[in-house]
Amino acid sequence: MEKTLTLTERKRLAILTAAQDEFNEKGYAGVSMDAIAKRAEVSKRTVYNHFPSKEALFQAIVKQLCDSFSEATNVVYQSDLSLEQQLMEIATKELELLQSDKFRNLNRIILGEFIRSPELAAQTLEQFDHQENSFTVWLKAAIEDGRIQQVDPDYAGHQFMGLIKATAFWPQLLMNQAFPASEQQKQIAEDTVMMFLARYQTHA
Amino acid sequence: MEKTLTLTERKRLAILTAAQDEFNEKGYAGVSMDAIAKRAEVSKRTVYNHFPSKEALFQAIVKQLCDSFSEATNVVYQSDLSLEQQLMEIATKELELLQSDKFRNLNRIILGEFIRSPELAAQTLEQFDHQENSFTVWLKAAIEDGRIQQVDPDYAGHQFMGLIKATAFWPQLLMNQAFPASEQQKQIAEDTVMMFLARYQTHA
DNA sequence: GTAAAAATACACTGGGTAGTTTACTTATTT
DNA sequence: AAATAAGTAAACTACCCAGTGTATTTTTAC
Repeated sequence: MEKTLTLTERKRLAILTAAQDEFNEKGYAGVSMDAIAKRAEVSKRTVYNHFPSKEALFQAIVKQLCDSFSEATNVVYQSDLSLEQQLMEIATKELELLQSDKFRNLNRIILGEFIRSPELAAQTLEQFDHQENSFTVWLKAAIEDGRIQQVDPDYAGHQFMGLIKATAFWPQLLMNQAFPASEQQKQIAEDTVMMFLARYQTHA
Repeated sequence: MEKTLTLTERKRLAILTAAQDEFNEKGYAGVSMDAIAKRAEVSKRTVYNHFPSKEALFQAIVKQLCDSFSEATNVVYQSDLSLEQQLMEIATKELELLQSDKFRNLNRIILGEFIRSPELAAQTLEQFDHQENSFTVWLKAAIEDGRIQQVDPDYAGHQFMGLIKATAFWPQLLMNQAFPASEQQKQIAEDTVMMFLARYQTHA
Protein backbone atom coordinates (compact mmCIF):
# COMPACT_ATOMS: atom_id res chain seq x y z
CA MET A 1 0.00 0.00 0.00
CA GLU A 2 2.99 2.30 0.28
CA LYS A 3 3.21 3.52 -3.30
CA THR A 4 -0.50 4.14 -3.60
CA LEU A 5 -0.79 7.75 -2.69
CA THR A 6 -4.14 9.25 -3.34
CA LEU A 7 -4.30 11.43 -6.41
CA THR A 8 -4.70 14.53 -4.34
CA GLU A 9 -1.57 13.71 -2.39
CA ARG A 10 0.41 13.01 -5.52
CA LYS A 11 -0.68 16.28 -7.07
CA ARG A 12 0.11 18.22 -3.95
CA LEU A 13 3.59 16.71 -3.90
CA ALA A 14 4.13 17.41 -7.57
CA ILE A 15 3.18 21.03 -7.00
CA LEU A 16 5.55 21.39 -4.07
CA THR A 17 8.53 19.91 -5.86
CA ALA A 18 7.81 21.80 -9.06
CA ALA A 19 7.49 25.05 -7.13
CA GLN A 20 10.68 24.33 -5.26
CA ASP A 21 12.56 23.80 -8.50
CA GLU A 22 11.07 26.90 -10.07
CA PHE A 23 11.81 29.15 -7.12
CA ASN A 24 15.27 27.66 -6.98
CA GLU A 25 15.94 28.52 -10.61
CA LYS A 26 14.27 31.89 -10.96
CA GLY A 27 13.65 33.30 -7.51
CA TYR A 28 10.32 34.27 -6.01
CA ALA A 29 9.56 37.23 -8.26
CA GLY A 30 10.67 35.46 -11.42
CA VAL A 31 8.29 32.53 -11.10
CA SER A 32 4.70 32.40 -12.33
CA MET A 33 1.95 30.18 -11.05
CA ASP A 34 1.32 29.09 -14.62
CA ALA A 35 4.90 27.89 -14.87
CA ILE A 36 4.59 25.96 -11.63
CA ALA A 37 1.34 24.36 -12.77
CA LYS A 38 2.86 23.40 -16.09
CA ARG A 39 5.97 21.93 -14.48
CA ALA A 40 3.89 19.97 -12.01
CA GLU A 41 1.72 18.74 -14.90
CA VAL A 42 -1.30 20.02 -13.09
CA SER A 43 -3.90 22.62 -13.91
CA LYS A 44 -3.42 26.05 -12.40
CA ARG A 45 -6.76 25.73 -10.71
CA THR A 46 -5.47 22.70 -8.84
CA VAL A 47 -2.51 24.69 -7.59
CA TYR A 48 -4.92 27.25 -6.21
CA ASN A 49 -7.08 24.52 -4.71
CA HIS A 50 -4.08 23.42 -2.66
CA PHE A 51 -2.50 26.78 -1.93
CA PRO A 52 -4.49 30.00 -1.69
CA SER A 53 -1.72 32.20 -3.10
CA LYS A 54 1.79 32.28 -4.44
CA GLU A 55 2.99 33.65 -1.12
CA ALA A 56 1.38 30.78 0.77
CA LEU A 57 2.98 28.27 -1.55
CA PHE A 58 6.38 29.84 -1.00
CA GLN A 59 5.94 29.80 2.76
CA ALA A 60 4.88 26.16 2.64
CA ILE A 61 8.07 25.25 0.85
CA VAL A 62 10.23 27.20 3.22
CA LYS A 63 8.56 25.64 6.22
CA GLN A 64 8.79 22.14 4.76
CA LEU A 65 12.51 22.49 4.16
CA CYS A 66 13.19 24.15 7.49
CA ASP A 67 11.46 21.35 9.31
CA SER A 68 13.48 18.72 7.51
CA PHE A 69 16.69 20.24 8.87
CA SER A 70 15.76 21.28 12.36
CA GLU A 71 16.10 17.71 13.60
CA ALA A 72 19.39 17.08 11.83
CA THR A 73 21.30 19.45 14.08
CA ASN A 74 21.56 18.88 17.76
CA VAL A 75 24.49 18.84 20.12
CA VAL A 76 24.71 18.47 23.87
CA TYR A 77 27.68 19.57 25.94
CA GLN A 78 29.36 16.70 27.75
CA SER A 79 31.80 17.54 30.48
CA ASP A 80 33.40 14.12 30.34
CA LEU A 81 34.55 14.39 26.74
CA SER A 82 37.42 16.48 25.41
CA LEU A 83 36.50 19.80 23.83
CA GLU A 84 38.39 18.80 20.72
CA GLN A 85 36.38 15.64 20.34
CA GLN A 86 33.06 17.41 20.80
CA LEU A 87 33.92 20.31 18.51
CA MET A 88 35.10 17.92 15.83
CA GLU A 89 31.74 16.22 15.95
CA ILE A 90 29.91 19.54 15.73
CA ALA A 91 32.05 20.65 12.80
CA THR A 92 31.57 17.33 11.04
CA LYS A 93 27.82 17.50 11.50
CA GLU A 94 27.73 21.02 10.13
CA LEU A 95 29.82 20.00 7.13
CA GLU A 96 27.44 17.15 6.43
CA LEU A 97 24.55 19.57 6.46
CA LEU A 98 26.34 22.06 4.19
CA GLN A 99 27.16 19.25 1.81
CA SER A 100 23.56 18.26 1.17
CA ASP A 101 22.11 19.65 -2.02
CA LYS A 102 18.78 20.09 -0.32
CA PHE A 103 20.25 22.41 2.26
CA ARG A 104 22.12 24.44 -0.31
CA ASN A 105 19.02 24.73 -2.44
CA LEU A 106 16.99 25.87 0.53
CA ASN A 107 19.49 28.61 1.13
CA ARG A 108 19.57 29.51 -2.52
CA ILE A 109 15.81 29.94 -2.47
CA ILE A 110 15.58 31.84 0.76
CA LEU A 111 18.68 33.99 1.00
CA GLY A 112 17.92 35.92 -2.15
CA GLU A 113 14.64 37.05 -0.66
CA PHE A 114 16.12 37.54 2.79
CA ILE A 115 18.92 39.78 1.65
CA ARG A 116 16.26 42.20 0.51
CA SER A 117 14.12 42.07 3.63
CA PRO A 118 16.36 41.32 6.58
CA GLU A 119 13.75 42.17 9.17
CA LEU A 120 11.44 39.47 7.84
CA ALA A 121 14.43 37.20 7.55
CA ALA A 122 15.33 37.37 11.20
CA GLN A 123 12.16 35.74 12.42
CA THR A 124 12.09 32.97 9.83
CA LEU A 125 15.77 32.25 10.24
CA GLU A 126 15.33 31.58 13.92
CA GLN A 127 13.21 28.55 13.16
CA PHE A 128 15.62 26.76 10.91
CA ASP A 129 18.96 28.08 12.02
CA HIS A 130 18.74 25.76 14.95
CA GLN A 131 22.28 24.60 14.42
CA GLU A 132 23.88 27.83 15.50
CA ASN A 133 21.48 28.30 18.37
CA SER A 134 22.25 24.80 19.45
CA PHE A 135 25.96 25.53 19.27
CA THR A 136 25.48 28.70 21.29
CA VAL A 137 23.93 26.61 24.04
CA TRP A 138 26.86 24.23 23.86
CA LEU A 139 29.28 27.15 24.19
CA LYS A 140 27.46 28.57 27.19
CA ALA A 141 27.72 25.22 28.93
CA ALA A 142 31.43 24.92 28.15
CA ILE A 143 32.05 28.44 29.50
CA GLU A 144 30.01 27.66 32.60
CA ASP A 145 32.18 24.57 33.02
CA GLY A 146 35.31 26.74 32.92
CA ARG A 147 36.80 25.06 29.87
CA ILE A 148 36.15 27.91 27.46
CA GLN A 149 37.12 31.50 28.24
CA GLN A 150 34.53 34.07 29.18
CA VAL A 151 33.27 35.27 25.80
CA ASP A 152 30.03 36.20 24.10
CA PRO A 153 28.76 32.81 22.87
CA ASP A 154 27.02 34.40 19.90
CA TYR A 155 30.19 36.11 18.78
CA ALA A 156 32.39 33.05 19.16
CA GLY A 157 29.69 30.86 17.63
CA HIS A 158 29.58 33.01 14.51
CA GLN A 159 33.36 32.72 14.26
CA PHE A 160 33.29 28.94 14.48
CA MET A 161 30.55 28.54 11.91
CA GLY A 162 31.98 31.33 9.77
CA LEU A 163 35.28 29.52 9.58
CA ILE A 164 33.53 26.45 8.22
CA LYS A 165 31.21 28.33 5.90
CA ALA A 166 34.06 30.42 4.52
CA THR A 167 35.38 27.40 2.62
CA ALA A 168 32.43 24.98 2.55
CA PHE A 169 29.36 27.11 1.99
CA TRP A 170 29.75 30.60 0.54
CA PRO A 171 32.10 29.68 -2.32
CA GLN A 172 29.73 26.87 -3.30
CA LEU A 173 26.65 29.05 -3.04
CA LEU A 174 28.03 32.16 -4.71
CA MET A 175 30.65 30.88 -7.07
CA ASN A 176 29.54 27.37 -7.86
CA GLN A 177 32.70 25.89 -6.43
CA ALA A 178 32.74 22.15 -5.89
CA PHE A 179 32.12 20.93 -2.39
CA PRO A 180 35.34 19.82 -0.70
CA ALA A 181 36.20 16.13 -0.84
CA SER A 182 36.14 14.15 2.37
CA GLU A 183 39.86 14.64 3.13
CA GLN A 184 39.40 18.35 2.65
CA GLN A 185 36.37 18.28 4.90
CA LYS A 186 38.45 16.66 7.59
CA GLN A 187 41.06 19.37 7.10
CA ILE A 188 38.42 22.08 7.40
CA ALA A 189 37.02 20.60 10.59
CA GLU A 190 40.48 20.18 12.10
CA ASP A 191 41.58 23.70 11.17
CA THR A 192 38.39 25.18 12.55
CA VAL A 193 38.61 23.34 15.85
CA MET A 194 42.32 24.04 16.18
CA MET A 195 41.97 27.77 15.50
CA PHE A 196 38.97 28.06 17.75
CA LEU A 197 40.61 26.31 20.67
CA ALA A 198 43.85 28.26 20.20
CA ARG A 199 41.83 31.38 20.92
CA TYR A 200 39.21 30.33 23.41
CA GLN A 201 40.29 27.26 25.37
CA THR A 202 41.19 28.04 28.97
CA HIS A 203 44.82 27.28 29.72
CA ALA A 204 44.34 25.06 32.75
CA MET B 1 31.39 75.99 -12.07
CA GLU B 2 31.30 72.78 -10.12
CA LYS B 3 27.59 72.63 -9.38
CA THR B 4 26.55 73.45 -12.92
CA LEU B 5 26.10 70.08 -14.46
CA THR B 6 24.41 70.05 -17.80
CA LEU B 7 20.79 68.98 -17.73
CA THR B 8 21.61 65.72 -19.42
CA GLU B 9 24.23 64.92 -16.82
CA ARG B 10 21.89 65.76 -13.97
CA LYS B 11 19.17 63.56 -15.41
CA ARG B 12 21.55 60.71 -15.97
CA LEU B 13 22.71 60.95 -12.39
CA ALA B 14 19.15 61.12 -11.12
CA ILE B 15 18.34 57.98 -13.08
CA LEU B 16 21.34 56.12 -11.72
CA THR B 17 20.67 56.96 -8.10
CA ALA B 18 16.95 56.32 -8.43
CA ALA B 19 17.62 52.97 -10.05
CA GLN B 20 20.15 52.09 -7.39
CA ASP B 21 17.63 52.83 -4.66
CA GLU B 22 14.90 50.91 -6.42
CA PHE B 23 17.04 47.84 -7.07
CA ASN B 24 18.25 48.04 -3.52
CA GLU B 25 14.73 48.00 -2.15
CA LYS B 26 13.00 45.57 -4.47
CA GLY B 27 15.62 43.58 -6.32
CA TYR B 28 16.09 43.37 -10.06
CA ALA B 29 12.89 41.53 -10.92
CA GLY B 30 10.75 43.62 -8.59
CA VAL B 31 11.59 46.96 -10.18
CA SER B 32 9.89 48.57 -13.18
CA MET B 33 11.35 51.13 -15.51
CA ASP B 34 8.30 53.29 -14.88
CA ALA B 35 9.05 53.27 -11.17
CA ILE B 36 12.65 54.27 -11.84
CA ALA B 37 11.56 57.09 -14.16
CA LYS B 38 9.06 58.35 -11.62
CA ARG B 39 11.56 58.25 -8.77
CA ALA B 40 14.15 60.06 -10.87
CA GLU B 41 11.54 62.66 -11.83
CA VAL B 42 12.30 62.00 -15.43
CA SER B 43 10.25 60.76 -18.34
CA LYS B 44 10.55 57.10 -19.16
CA ARG B 45 11.78 57.99 -22.62
CA THR B 46 14.72 59.78 -21.07
CA VAL B 47 15.64 56.66 -19.17
CA TYR B 48 15.67 54.76 -22.44
CA ASN B 49 17.67 57.50 -24.11
CA HIS B 50 20.41 56.97 -21.55
CA PHE B 51 20.19 53.21 -21.15
CA PRO B 52 19.00 50.89 -23.88
CA SER B 53 17.39 48.39 -21.50
CA LYS B 54 16.70 47.54 -17.91
CA GLU B 55 19.50 45.01 -18.01
CA ALA B 56 21.97 47.61 -19.27
CA LEU B 57 20.95 50.02 -16.54
CA PHE B 58 21.49 47.34 -13.93
CA GLN B 59 24.91 46.50 -15.29
CA ALA B 60 25.85 50.17 -15.32
CA ILE B 61 25.03 50.46 -11.64
CA VAL B 62 26.93 47.33 -10.75
CA LYS B 63 29.95 48.49 -12.68
CA GLN B 64 29.84 51.96 -11.17
CA LEU B 65 29.76 50.58 -7.66
CA CYS B 66 32.42 47.97 -8.31
CA ASP B 67 34.77 50.59 -9.66
CA SER B 68 34.30 52.75 -6.61
CA PHE B 69 35.68 49.95 -4.45
CA SER B 70 38.39 48.41 -6.55
CA GLU B 71 40.89 51.09 -5.54
CA ALA B 72 40.08 50.95 -1.85
CA THR B 73 41.70 47.57 -1.33
CA ASN B 74 45.36 46.95 -1.85
CA VAL B 75 48.03 45.32 0.25
CA VAL B 76 51.66 44.56 -0.44
CA TYR B 77 53.70 42.00 1.44
CA GLN B 78 56.63 43.53 3.28
CA SER B 79 59.28 41.18 4.58
CA ASP B 80 60.61 43.76 7.02
CA LEU B 81 57.36 44.10 8.97
CA SER B 82 55.89 41.59 11.41
CA LEU B 83 53.14 39.34 10.10
CA GLU B 84 50.92 40.45 12.95
CA GLN B 85 51.31 44.08 12.05
CA GLN B 86 50.57 43.49 8.38
CA LEU B 87 47.62 41.22 9.00
CA MET B 88 46.14 43.69 11.46
CA GLU B 89 46.27 46.34 8.79
CA ILE B 90 44.63 44.03 6.26
CA ALA B 91 41.88 43.11 8.71
CA THR B 92 41.32 46.75 9.63
CA LYS B 93 41.06 47.75 5.99
CA GLU B 94 38.56 45.00 5.33
CA LEU B 95 36.48 46.02 8.33
CA GLU B 96 36.44 49.60 7.08
CA LEU B 97 35.13 48.38 3.76
CA LEU B 98 32.48 46.18 5.32
CA GLN B 99 31.38 49.06 7.49
CA SER B 100 30.50 51.36 4.62
CA ASP B 101 26.83 51.52 3.75
CA LYS B 102 27.70 51.81 0.09
CA PHE B 103 29.51 48.52 0.13
CA ARG B 104 26.74 46.76 1.99
CA ASN B 105 24.17 48.15 -0.41
CA LEU B 106 26.20 46.97 -3.38
CA ASN B 107 26.21 43.51 -1.96
CA ARG B 108 22.53 43.66 -1.17
CA ILE B 109 21.81 44.53 -4.78
CA ILE B 110 24.12 42.01 -6.35
CA LEU B 111 24.13 38.96 -4.14
CA GLY B 112 20.43 38.32 -4.53
CA GLU B 113 20.92 37.98 -8.26
CA PHE B 114 24.21 36.14 -7.91
CA ILE B 115 22.89 33.48 -5.60
CA ARG B 116 20.59 32.44 -8.40
CA SER B 117 23.16 32.47 -11.18
CA PRO B 118 26.51 31.59 -9.67
CA GLU B 119 28.22 31.00 -12.99
CA LEU B 120 27.54 34.55 -14.10
CA ALA B 121 28.47 35.72 -10.65
CA ALA B 122 31.96 34.30 -10.70
CA GLN B 123 33.21 36.56 -13.46
CA THR B 124 31.68 39.75 -12.12
CA LEU B 125 32.77 39.00 -8.58
CA GLU B 126 36.38 38.83 -9.65
CA GLN B 127 36.34 42.48 -10.60
CA PHE B 128 35.17 43.82 -7.30
CA ASP B 129 36.32 41.16 -4.94
CA HIS B 130 39.79 42.49 -5.43
CA GLN B 131 40.39 42.49 -1.72
CA GLU B 132 40.54 38.73 -1.45
CA ASN B 133 42.61 38.34 -4.58
CA SER B 134 44.98 40.92 -3.24
CA PHE B 135 45.19 39.04 0.03
CA THR B 136 45.88 35.82 -1.81
CA VAL B 137 48.87 37.47 -3.42
CA TRP B 138 50.03 38.66 -0.02
CA LEU B 139 49.75 35.11 1.33
CA LYS B 140 51.72 33.64 -1.54
CA ALA B 141 54.53 36.09 -0.86
CA ALA B 142 54.52 35.29 2.86
CA ILE B 143 54.67 31.57 2.12
CA GLU B 144 57.48 32.11 -0.38
CA ASP B 145 59.29 34.04 2.33
CA GLY B 146 58.97 31.05 4.68
CA ARG B 147 57.00 32.89 7.33
CA ILE B 148 53.66 31.20 6.61
CA GLN B 149 53.31 27.42 6.33
CA GLN B 150 52.86 25.74 2.98
CA VAL B 151 49.13 26.01 2.40
CA ASP B 152 46.69 26.75 -0.39
CA PRO B 153 46.50 30.56 -0.32
CA ASP B 154 42.91 30.54 -1.57
CA TYR B 155 41.83 28.21 1.20
CA ALA B 156 43.58 30.11 3.96
CA GLY B 157 42.48 33.42 2.48
CA HIS B 158 38.85 32.38 2.63
CA GLN B 159 39.32 31.41 6.26
CA PHE B 160 40.82 34.77 7.17
CA MET B 161 38.11 36.78 5.43
CA GLY B 162 35.41 34.38 6.55
CA LEU B 163 36.40 34.92 10.15
CA ILE B 164 35.90 38.65 9.72
CA LYS B 165 32.72 38.39 7.70
CA ALA B 166 31.21 35.91 10.13
CA THR B 167 30.70 38.69 12.66
CA ALA B 168 30.97 41.89 10.62
CA PHE B 169 29.20 41.17 7.36
CA TRP B 170 26.72 38.33 7.15
CA PRO B 171 24.79 39.11 10.33
CA GLN B 172 24.46 42.72 9.17
CA LEU B 173 23.44 41.77 5.65
CA LEU B 174 21.05 38.96 6.52
CA MET B 175 19.72 39.86 9.91
CA ASN B 176 20.03 43.61 10.05
CA GLN B 177 22.39 43.46 12.99
CA ALA B 178 24.18 46.65 13.93
CA PHE B 179 27.75 47.01 12.74
CA PRO B 180 30.23 46.42 15.57
CA ALA B 181 31.51 49.48 17.41
CA SER B 182 35.16 50.38 17.04
CA GLU B 183 36.29 48.46 20.15
CA GLN B 184 34.51 45.41 18.84
CA GLN B 185 36.10 45.92 15.45
CA LYS B 186 39.48 45.93 17.11
CA GLN B 187 38.55 42.73 18.90
CA ILE B 188 37.46 41.11 15.65
CA ALA B 189 40.69 42.06 13.91
CA GLU B 190 42.81 40.84 16.82
CA ASP B 191 40.91 37.55 17.12
CA THR B 192 41.16 36.94 13.41
CA VAL B 193 44.88 37.62 13.23
CA MET B 194 45.56 35.62 16.38
CA MET B 195 43.61 32.57 15.24
CA PHE B 196 45.09 32.73 11.78
CA LEU B 197 48.66 32.96 12.99
CA ALA B 198 48.10 30.22 15.57
CA ARG B 199 47.36 27.92 12.67
CA TYR B 200 49.60 29.08 9.86
CA GLN B 201 52.64 30.93 11.17
CA THR B 202 55.84 28.95 10.82
CA HIS B 203 57.40 28.17 14.19
CA ALA B 204 60.93 29.47 13.56
C1' DG C 1 -22.53 1.16 -9.13
C1' DT C 2 -23.36 5.58 -7.60
C1' DA C 3 -22.68 9.91 -5.25
C1' DA C 4 -19.41 13.07 -3.52
C1' DA C 5 -14.91 15.07 -4.00
C1' DA C 6 -11.32 16.48 -6.61
C1' DA C 7 -8.95 17.59 -11.05
C1' DT C 8 -9.26 19.70 -15.51
C1' DA C 9 -9.52 22.98 -19.49
C1' DC C 10 -10.41 27.33 -20.58
C1' DA C 11 -12.09 31.72 -20.66
C1' DC C 12 -11.93 35.96 -18.18
C1' DT C 13 -10.84 40.16 -14.97
C1' DG C 14 -8.01 43.65 -13.75
C1' DG C 15 -3.62 44.87 -13.60
C1' DG C 16 1.36 45.34 -14.62
C1' DT C 17 5.70 45.52 -17.72
C1' DA C 18 9.41 46.48 -21.26
C1' DG C 19 9.96 49.04 -24.75
C1' DT C 20 8.31 52.36 -28.79
C1' DT C 21 6.27 56.24 -31.07
C1' DT C 22 4.54 60.87 -31.55
C1' DA C 23 3.85 65.62 -31.22
C1' DC C 24 5.61 69.07 -28.40
C1' DT C 25 8.61 71.82 -25.25
C1' DT C 26 12.84 73.10 -23.15
C1' DA C 27 18.14 73.58 -22.99
C1' DT C 28 22.41 74.07 -25.07
C1' DT C 29 25.51 75.56 -28.50
C1' DT C 30 27.27 78.29 -31.92
C1' DA D 1 18.89 84.47 -32.11
C1' DA D 2 18.67 80.24 -34.73
C1' DA D 3 19.81 75.50 -35.03
C1' DT D 4 20.32 71.52 -32.77
C1' DA D 5 20.12 68.36 -29.16
C1' DA D 6 17.64 66.61 -25.35
C1' DG D 7 13.60 66.12 -22.34
C1' DT D 8 8.49 65.43 -21.83
C1' DA D 9 3.76 63.47 -21.45
C1' DA D 10 0.77 60.29 -23.06
C1' DA D 11 -0.82 56.87 -25.78
C1' DC D 12 0.23 52.39 -27.65
C1' DT D 13 1.94 47.41 -28.63
C1' DA D 14 2.29 43.04 -27.30
C1' DC D 15 2.90 40.76 -24.01
C1' DC D 16 2.89 38.28 -18.78
C1' DC D 17 0.76 37.58 -14.27
C1' DA D 18 -2.22 36.47 -9.98
C1' DG D 19 -6.27 34.92 -9.17
C1' DT D 20 -11.45 33.46 -10.26
C1' DG D 21 -15.61 31.17 -12.24
C1' DT D 22 -17.55 27.38 -14.63
C1' DA D 23 -18.81 23.50 -16.96
C1' DT D 24 -16.93 18.92 -17.61
C1' DT D 25 -14.40 14.78 -16.66
C1' DT D 26 -11.93 11.75 -13.56
C1' DT D 27 -10.99 9.64 -9.14
C1' DT D 28 -12.29 8.06 -4.72
C1' DA D 29 -15.28 6.24 -1.19
C1' DC D 30 -19.24 3.96 0.20
